[in-house]
Amino acid sequence: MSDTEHSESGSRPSNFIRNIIDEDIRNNKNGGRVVTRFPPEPNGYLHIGHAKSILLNFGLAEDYNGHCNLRFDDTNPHKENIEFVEAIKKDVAWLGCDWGDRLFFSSDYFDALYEFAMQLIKKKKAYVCDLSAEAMREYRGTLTEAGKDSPFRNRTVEENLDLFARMKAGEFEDGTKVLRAKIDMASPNINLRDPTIYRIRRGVIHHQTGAEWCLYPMYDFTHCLSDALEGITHSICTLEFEDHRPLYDWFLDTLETSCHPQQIEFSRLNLEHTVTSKRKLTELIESGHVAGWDDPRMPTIAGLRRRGYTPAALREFCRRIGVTKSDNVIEMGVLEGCIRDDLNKHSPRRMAVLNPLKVVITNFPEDDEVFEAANHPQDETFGVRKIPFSRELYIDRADFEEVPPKKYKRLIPGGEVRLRNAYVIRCDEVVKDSDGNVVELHCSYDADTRGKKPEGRKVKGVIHWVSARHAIEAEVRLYDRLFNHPTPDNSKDGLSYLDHLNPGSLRTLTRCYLEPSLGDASPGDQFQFEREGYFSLDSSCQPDHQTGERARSKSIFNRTVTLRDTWAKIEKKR
RNA sequence: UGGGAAAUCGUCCAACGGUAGGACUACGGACUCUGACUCCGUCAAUCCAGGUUCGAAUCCUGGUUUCCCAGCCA
Repeated sequence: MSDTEHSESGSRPSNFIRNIIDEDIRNNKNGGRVVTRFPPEPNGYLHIGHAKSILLNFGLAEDYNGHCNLRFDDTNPHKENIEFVEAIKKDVAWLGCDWGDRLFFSSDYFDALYEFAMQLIKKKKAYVCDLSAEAMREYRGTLTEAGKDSPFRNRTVEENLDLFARMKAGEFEDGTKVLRAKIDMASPNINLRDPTIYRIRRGVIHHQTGAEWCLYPMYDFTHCLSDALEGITHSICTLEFEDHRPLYDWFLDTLETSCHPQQIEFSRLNLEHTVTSKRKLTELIESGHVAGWDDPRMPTIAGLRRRGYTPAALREFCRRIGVTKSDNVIEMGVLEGCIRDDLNKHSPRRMAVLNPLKVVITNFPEDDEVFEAANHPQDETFGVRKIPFSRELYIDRADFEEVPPKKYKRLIPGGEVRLRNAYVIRCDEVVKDSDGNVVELHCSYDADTRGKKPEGRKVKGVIHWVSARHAIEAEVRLYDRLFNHPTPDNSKDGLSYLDHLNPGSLRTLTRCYLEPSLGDASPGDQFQFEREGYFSLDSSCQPDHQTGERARSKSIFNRTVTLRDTWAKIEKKR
């Protein structure tokens, strides 16, 4: 396979991190090894921004014949729980990343970290501080003014050791004491103004260590040391940690560790019309704006999966957006393009009528007919399926216009249209109710147009349909962007991101008609509903335990993405 | 106003002192039993001002704009 031509799996565009690693390998730094890690905090589900990081870290490990560790950064038991741990593992694996036996927790290192902390105390580089949180904030100074030393800064090593041991023993209440690194209260980098490295949290049950600890290390202290303990070579994180790097390096330079990983920062993903912040995603759920972490409108991996996105599409997406240090906002069209490309190639075609309008073929006999239709127009390996045709059909309301706009090529009074995979029909009569609404169409078919072009005229339009008597009734959920504003959490209009919520982000259609073959679908199965888009059977549609069959009334299809629609574009411009 | 970063087509990413290139989008066309797919074509950018150089997106100087940082969160 000549790979560089293939956009999907082949070409690996270089990026600045790969350049750094290439350089490191040339210099035989780390003995040429590459070990990365993905360090999620289990305080929520993973979102598409994490996918960028996961694919970067695991991709690097794969390409450079190294390793990537999955390490849960679980130092804050207040916010974390085991449900999130399991959800994260599921999502990482679903993306196709394999951590093998390299599953770790920062909490695995709590003992070692405690030893490191004592080492720091003994080197006079850490002290127990009794300042309250508010007092500490005052002592910290501001962005433009230096802070001042804590009155507890010069406690003796012995006193600090004793106090720290008693903190561990649970003698002190939450908030009364912390352990701080002793660096420089006048540093222009606020992170270096004697940062807290241990705080007391009594009585919380940690999902990994239970009640063993009542003091927990902070991120800055934990992360660099965990990296070192695992022999990480390249510790890749997002830009907001850039000015934590001096701290990262300070701990590793001050303490005796067997290696000193290099922290490299890249810019996080921003996607138009959504938010990617765990705090905000949590808020969306708790306030009931969405149904949960896996709501198909959520930018979470679980939401995207339920929506019908594939790992391949997300991988391609991350390949297309690249990795740099510059701030970026990716258009939703990029993500949609990726899933369309994947599903176009890999999903079988079906017909489904979302907004039904009844059509009676007046000159068609009472007996049914059965057609065979290709499951994929460009790929014969998808095979064929049978589709019943009968006297009464449904077509989509949008495929009929009494007063057609210019260039409209679907059904109009007196006009002809091709029924996909079937006959050409002519609309002879429009039946309306007393309010003037179109309720039914009476049409006639040309028996000589099955599998061939009609004689002496050309029919441009092709529309989809289902046989009324054979159709499966289903619910179809149409999703749209969750937010109307492209950057809802940074809209510069004084409004909150919640103010930009799109009230039409979910439209539920309850009386849709599907061709019968769709009755066999399983949750997660994906189809192209021709001329409509890509749809996936919702995960809630589990088969009945008794019969093993899914009740037909229970079909719920999620629209993953629409087809590209140049006609809609023309109409919009009108 | 302290510190740390970033600025290249509408968007994202390349170009590593030597022809500013690709992808997405947009626009135009071909094809079509999906207004899809595919194919062909077009438009479109180096933040600004100086300097170095035969030659600057790239190096230097000075500006401008944007982002991040004052958790006992990560």
